[in-house]
Amino acid sequence: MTPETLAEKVLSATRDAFEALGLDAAVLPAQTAVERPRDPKHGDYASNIALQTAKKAGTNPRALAEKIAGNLAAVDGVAKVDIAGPGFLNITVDAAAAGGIAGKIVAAGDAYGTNNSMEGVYANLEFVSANPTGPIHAGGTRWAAMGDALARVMRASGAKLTAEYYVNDAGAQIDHFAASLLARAKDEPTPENGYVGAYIDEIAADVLEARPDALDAAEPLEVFRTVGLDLMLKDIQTTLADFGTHFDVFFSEKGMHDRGEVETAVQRLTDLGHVYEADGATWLRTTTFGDDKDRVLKNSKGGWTYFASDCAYYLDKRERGFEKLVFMLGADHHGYVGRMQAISRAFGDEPGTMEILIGQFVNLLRGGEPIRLSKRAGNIITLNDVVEAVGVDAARYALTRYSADSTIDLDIDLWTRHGNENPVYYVQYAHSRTHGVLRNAADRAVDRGDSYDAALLSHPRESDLLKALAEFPAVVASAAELREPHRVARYAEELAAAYHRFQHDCRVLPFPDEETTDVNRARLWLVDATRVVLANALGLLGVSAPERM
RNA sequence: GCCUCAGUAGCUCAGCUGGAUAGAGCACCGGACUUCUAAUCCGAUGGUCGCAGGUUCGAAUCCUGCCUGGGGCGCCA
Repeated sequence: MTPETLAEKVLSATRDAFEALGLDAAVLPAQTAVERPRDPKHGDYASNIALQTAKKAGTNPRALAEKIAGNLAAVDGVAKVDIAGPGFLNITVDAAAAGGIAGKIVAAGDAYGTNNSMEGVYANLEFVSANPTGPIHAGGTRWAAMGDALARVMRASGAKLTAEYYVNDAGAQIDHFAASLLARAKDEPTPENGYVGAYIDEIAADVLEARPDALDAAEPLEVFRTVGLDLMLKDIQTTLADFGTHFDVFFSEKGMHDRGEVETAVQRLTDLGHVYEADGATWLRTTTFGDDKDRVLKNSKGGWTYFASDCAYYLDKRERGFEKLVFMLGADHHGYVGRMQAISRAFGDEPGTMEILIGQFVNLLRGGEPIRLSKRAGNIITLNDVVEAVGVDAARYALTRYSADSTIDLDIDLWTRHGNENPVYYVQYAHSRTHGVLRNAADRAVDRGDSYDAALLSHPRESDLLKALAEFPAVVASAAELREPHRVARYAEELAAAYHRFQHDCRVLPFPDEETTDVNRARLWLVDATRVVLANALGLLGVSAPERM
């Protein structure tokens, strides 16, 4: 009995009650959910469906609840249904029905938690997309962790998803970057708007190593641009890979320009009647689609703007077949949402085709004080700095356990601690404890058998743990649908707590002088199921699940 | 000025697609190691959910206004 199947039973019991009472079934929702009440007196699961529908149907919630409760009590696996308060249905599931989930989880293994809530959605998720003119900074690190987790969660929910990084390898920033490298190589001062930092020195030296003739080439700047960009991008890609963040596509802006896609996109928009000339420039009438002001596509000097590239890139993605375009951007880009959405609408797409997630900043602290610790990039904190400070697992976990809407104060002291107060250790430790028990069982040749008596898992700690385990697929689905991967982390912490409590109160293996009982065997299944779910949850966050700590 | 995020326990934050006495970790206080790693567990203390209205049987959650703090409002990329 999973929460999902119970919810279906609740809905059909309600439908039957409506029929019996002669009420209009049209007011019933297509789906409903049961929740886990905090107070154990309220049963294993609770439903508020009578409260939600009684008024619309023109009846009394308690009377309706009575009728539903009667139908529900007859359902196999439901032990008891109480009516409480204004019309809550408090449902108690019998232990055998609840305990069955452990075996299903063990059988499903890695696949447990996958669901079909986003089945058939063909999506593109763009994140990080930091300019290849320097290392990824702290903000980009947050998107690297969170975007990757979101990609995993959406895929687990059935979405066909491409993780994409837009490489801004065209335009003035790259010119400045190339000029900075060239100046460094010639030991000249950094040009105006140029880049500084140890990484510039390193890349300039690396370019000279790769192309000893660079300074004598016909166009030295071009050599430094091409080779330097390549080195910088490789560095970024290596950093991301080491961080466990996977991209399916690194999309080159320059390539898009070279293929003439900007012209094509602007022509398309012109044909659609949204483009006009004014003040010597070419504009897109984004105000038609809710933007504050119209935006320039081609400036009066005849150059394409970054915005024109955005239009072309949008069209490129759509023509590659993506139906859902999701962007993760930093709070410093929230002013772009209006014009970006306008692009989508100008091309004639439905609202919701483009989805822009705005995430807040991250501050790195040590002992409550802001820190700056980059050795490479001037005064900027980089992804590598974060990883050096706390490690990949702690960094990824710390950056995925908070809502994107919250600014993060990431305190290095906290995230390097080994204990209860460090959530990633707490969760990983719970996982490693499951391995510990299973290892001991194997060492002592305690066999759990091919099946177990689910009704034996009736201790309150076992019931709580089973309920937590059963919730996982719904958590993954909601994390995907709401684009909130932090829900998985919070869930993992709850599950870890339920497991620690279980292991504290319930002896799994027999003591050395005792025979193995059916309770021991059933508990081994429960431990294994917990192992699976903790590993899967950590996996969705891109955090390792150690077997020993 | 406009847009946007946040404001919940001493601290860091969940909860926000309306539901039952508002949760967790840390800190503080008091307990549990002949343990399956105590890297854990149990208990106690602690909150006018920024403020004021409104909608509702019911609001931390939805609406309006205000206050405080972060970010943003280029023919830059």
